Amino acid sequence: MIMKDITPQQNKVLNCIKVYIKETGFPPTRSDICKEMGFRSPNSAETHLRALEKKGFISIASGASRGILVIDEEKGFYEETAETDSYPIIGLVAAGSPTLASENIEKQVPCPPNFFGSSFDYFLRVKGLSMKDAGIMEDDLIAVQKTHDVKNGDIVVARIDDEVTVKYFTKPSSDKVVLEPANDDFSDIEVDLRSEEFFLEGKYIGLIREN
Amino acid sequence: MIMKDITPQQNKVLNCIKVYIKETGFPPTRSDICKEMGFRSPNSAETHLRALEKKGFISIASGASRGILVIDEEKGFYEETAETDSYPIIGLVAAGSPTLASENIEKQVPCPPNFFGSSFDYFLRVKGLSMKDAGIMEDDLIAVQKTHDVKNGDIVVARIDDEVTVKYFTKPSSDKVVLEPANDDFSDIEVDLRSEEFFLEGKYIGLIREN
DNA sequence: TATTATACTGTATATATATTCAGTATAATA
DNA sequence: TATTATACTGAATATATATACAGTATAATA
Repeated sequence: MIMKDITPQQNKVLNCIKVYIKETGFPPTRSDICKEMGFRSPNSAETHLRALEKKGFISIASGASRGILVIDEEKGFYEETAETDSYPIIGLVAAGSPTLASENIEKQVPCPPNFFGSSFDYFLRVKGLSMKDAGIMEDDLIAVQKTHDVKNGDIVVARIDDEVTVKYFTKPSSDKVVLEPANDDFSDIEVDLRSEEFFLEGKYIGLIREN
Repeated sequence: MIMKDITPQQNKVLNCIKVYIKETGFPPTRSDICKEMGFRSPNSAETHLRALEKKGFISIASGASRGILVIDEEKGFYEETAETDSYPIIGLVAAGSPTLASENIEKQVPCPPNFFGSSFDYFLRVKGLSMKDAGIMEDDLIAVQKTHDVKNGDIVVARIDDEVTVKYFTKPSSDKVVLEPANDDFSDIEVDLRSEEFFLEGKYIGLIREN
């Protein structure tokens, strides 16, 4: 469903309507919106409602009081039944592939599948500070999507021989891959695909820090 | 919760209200109920509503049109066992308190309540790089617990006058608070509690980066 | 340059709506 | 037997509410 661009102010009004419904169980009047938003004229609410209706975010029942229906977005704001899946946390051991074998699984954590926008397959617990300047710290959990579809500049999880690392990915030529850390204390890793074993475990999708 | 016995006719009315809300998105008027049920007097609906309210099946907002809230019997149980709750994302505006008022809510995201070990109340979208060396980057979402119980060294969300910041917290003496950034480009903020307004919005619990 | 979209204030009003009052009737309590 | 709960009709009314109309102002667009 393609919705026209919402303005920041219209978004505030839309959110205010959603919150009102969540709190009271029924939609607000124009006057209620004015109170919430600080407007002094009911027509301010009215014009915003008409704009939101025109853009497809709500529908308005003519003549009816509180006749505002919020059109379901993909996320489902007031839909409390967001489904969660269980994702494994895999320890990033210095040597060895981050496999999904049970002996490598630290624990399972519940998480909505589209939590980071893109889908992902597992969490990897980061060791070391080689990606410090990218805001990836020791013991962070990075959400990893198992894929080989990566672009230059993506942060990837890669395995060279038996060593697994998280780095920026660049492929300057067909037989060469460069893995760049985000920390001046570390050096670039250049991989000659003709002589070294290189395996792309996946792509960095998002990050969680449990404090 | 024990609810008094509902009569068959009251159950019909209750069901008709539920169907109306499901179909239109907002509760019915007395007149709407009459149409649905075949009553000829709005008072028929009114007395049924009052009976349903008395028995705890609905609540009625006085004076408000369509002010019927259907009480969900299973809600208590459901909330206890629910795997996800919905948490608001609040934009960290340069000036102003990060309140939970609807106009400041960017959107709601589903997340398991104990996702970060401790409970939390909202997500704050980080602006600026003052906590860069702590791995907190621009546009990160930090989970914030509304509390005043913080220790030296905790990362806190604080408000000085109308400015909201995320910093390391230290309280060297009873009338002084020092807020330390995690970035050499920024300076410590020293707050004299005797002359400046200082408010502790909450404590940093965890972090999410949506990439 | 004219036009449109956004973002408001302020006033006015027809009507949508909650709510009270006055009845009628039946069945179940106390 | 008197009382209360249920289940309605019918009329009346204060007010809650949608909605139109008249303005002001700014920014973007054609």
